Amino acid sequence: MSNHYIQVAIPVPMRQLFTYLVPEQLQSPAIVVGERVVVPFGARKVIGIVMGTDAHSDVDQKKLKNIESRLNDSFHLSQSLVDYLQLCAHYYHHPVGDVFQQALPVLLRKIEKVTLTPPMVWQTSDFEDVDNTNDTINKLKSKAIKQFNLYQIIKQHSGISWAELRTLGYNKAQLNALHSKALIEEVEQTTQAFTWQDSFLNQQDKLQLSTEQAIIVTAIEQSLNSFSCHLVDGVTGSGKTEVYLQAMETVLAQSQQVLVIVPEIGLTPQTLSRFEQRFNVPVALHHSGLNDTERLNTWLTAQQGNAAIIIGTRSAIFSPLHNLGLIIVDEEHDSSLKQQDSFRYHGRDMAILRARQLNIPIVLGSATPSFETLQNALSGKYNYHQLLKRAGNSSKAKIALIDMNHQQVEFGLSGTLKHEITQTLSRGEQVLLFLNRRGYAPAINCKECHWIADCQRCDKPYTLHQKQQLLICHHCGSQKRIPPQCPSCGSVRIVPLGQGTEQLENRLDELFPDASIVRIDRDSTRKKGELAKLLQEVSDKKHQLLVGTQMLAKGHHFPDVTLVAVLDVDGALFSFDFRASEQMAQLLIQVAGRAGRASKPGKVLVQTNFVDHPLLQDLVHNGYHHFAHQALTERKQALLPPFSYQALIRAEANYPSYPEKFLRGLTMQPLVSCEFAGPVPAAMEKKAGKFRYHLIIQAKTRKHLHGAIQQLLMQIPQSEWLNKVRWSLDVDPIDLNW
DNA sequence: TTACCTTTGGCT
DNA sequence: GCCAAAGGTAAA
Repeated sequence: MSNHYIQVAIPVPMRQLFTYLVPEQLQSPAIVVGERVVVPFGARKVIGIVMGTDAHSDVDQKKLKNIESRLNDSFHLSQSLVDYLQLCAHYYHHPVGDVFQQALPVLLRKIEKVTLTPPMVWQTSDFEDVDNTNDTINKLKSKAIKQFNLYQIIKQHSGISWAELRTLGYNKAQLNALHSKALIEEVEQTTQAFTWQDSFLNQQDKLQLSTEQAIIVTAIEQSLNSFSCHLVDGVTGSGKTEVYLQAMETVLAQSQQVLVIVPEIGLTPQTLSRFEQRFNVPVALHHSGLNDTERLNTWLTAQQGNAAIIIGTRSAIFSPLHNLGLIIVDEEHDSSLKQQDSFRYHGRDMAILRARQLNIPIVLGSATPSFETLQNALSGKYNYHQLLKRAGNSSKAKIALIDMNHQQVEFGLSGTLKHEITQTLSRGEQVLLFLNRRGYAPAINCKECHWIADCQRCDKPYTLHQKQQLLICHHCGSQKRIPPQCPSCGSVRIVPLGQGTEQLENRLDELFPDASIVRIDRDSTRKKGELAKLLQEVSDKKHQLLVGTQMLAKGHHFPDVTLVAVLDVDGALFSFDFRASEQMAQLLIQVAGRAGRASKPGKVLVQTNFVDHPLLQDLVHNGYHHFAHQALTERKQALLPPFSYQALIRAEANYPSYPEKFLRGLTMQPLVSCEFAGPVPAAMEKKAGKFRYHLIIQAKTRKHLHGAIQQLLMQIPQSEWLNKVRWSLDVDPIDLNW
């Protein structure tokens, strides 16, 4: 007679659970936490997750409804995963049903029963005619090297998925070719949890560790099977990956799983192949390039324990895991680890929470640690490991400033820079130019009356896209034709104002007619596979001059680029957002890491109108860590994060007074041990036709912050402005401009 | 968030 | 008096 009631998480943005009755015919076998059930909710049916099976309920009996059915498949969540997701929801004060919704693969959020097609993997065929087969393979080696390489990879692994092969850069045609030659075959992936065998390790691939590296690996090994957090702080080329690999080896050898979280751009063929080469174990991938079925397969193989290594972007942290032994978060400072809409979680922080829950170690890696992480490392909360030496004696790229005030400037390029470009090109080396502004020009204006074409919905200038002959608002995406004459004075003298990457590409063509120029930004890489194609052309040295936005700063390494220039950093120097300088510093160091190799050290030039700016001076002369220490001292004095804890409530509406009044209403009751800042208009007060306001809650301890948020969330439903505004809560906000 | 119910306001 | 749009609110 037990289990009449269950408490269910429903995929709606409400901070509560709903109680349902379990009819007698559905009571056996006993319902457990983590099951998926179909329930009537209002006028529709939804999937809920069973969160509790308390035999008691305070809800009015008349309100209670029966559950519709139980989805008795193999996809229920473990108690451990349910607990963890509840912790996540609690940390961010986010509706629990929505957290579950985001954590589940799309196919499991749908009511339709999942048709379970078993995950398939490729392996080499068992040959009867060995001589003939060897002959075929040898032919491939000279005639179709890609197919040959693909064959070798499949041969090295005991079962590899198409998703992995695709991520490694192979295509279906190459795979089909091998298949039609009967060299490979597709088989069902085993559902057995993986167990380690010594043959899984490729010994030849293993590198000799430096003393520095060996100490870190030992420290991680000694902390296995208990919670601890390790920061591995080392520049590009200092051997972080080898540290990860050797720490992973120990964990895998215990037949435990490893979860690797990487930034969005980080899951490149090079990254994956590094792991694949070292370990012949089943790998599950989790990134935006997978379809729904592939994501479900990843989920399933991670849950069953068949996948030994799970590599993925931030949401991979919510994977069900059979027997996790280690988490690695690479590039922990990277902003793509923070989700910037709906459930605004930070992949790194949730990784730490999970490691803590599972009592396992976690490794954070970065050349430019976030100030939060660095502070935790310096205070001794984390184990702090620095890799100071660069492997293979390569020297660090030198950063130098170019004073734009005392220079002839042509198309945004200083004389000094022009000279350096010419020099570099004449040595047959490549040049990378950063300009963080895509499009042809950030505005157009009338020569006569100085009218500027503004987006009506955002009150910001339209960006000119010359090639498309369009004005595009980069804030809301609205598009408009270029007016033939000024709507204000009728003049036809309408001209571009300022410079974007599209224009820079054209100008460089005039200035360096002998060099081939390639532009890499969101516009030039819109087509699928275009980015990979352009990057390949760069590494084949088809182009000498690379022009790009931020997207070039991450993930990709260009060994033949020996000159990197940042055309305009000044925007970051005077931002009101206290994190802007941190991000600028990280970007500059990351950029510097893109260039050169052991034999050809790189040079980084930064153009600025403010050479004497203390932040720039400090960064250039003393490096990131000195800069970070200084900045941390300042933040401590100003009681800014990480020396205080913040939450941000955003509100938007069609009229400016609504969000302001809504937020002001929340500040009427004082908070315990917390302070309000605001409400203030957002950095961009008007965006896409909405007026936006911010309210910051700041506290000295996380506990106080949590208490304050709880108090505010109780008040919000009573607000008379509630249904006039849309609001959202961001705990530990990073980007105050959004 | 969604879906339903009520109120409002334009218009024949 | 009718209908569509806008506003309000319950959801177990």
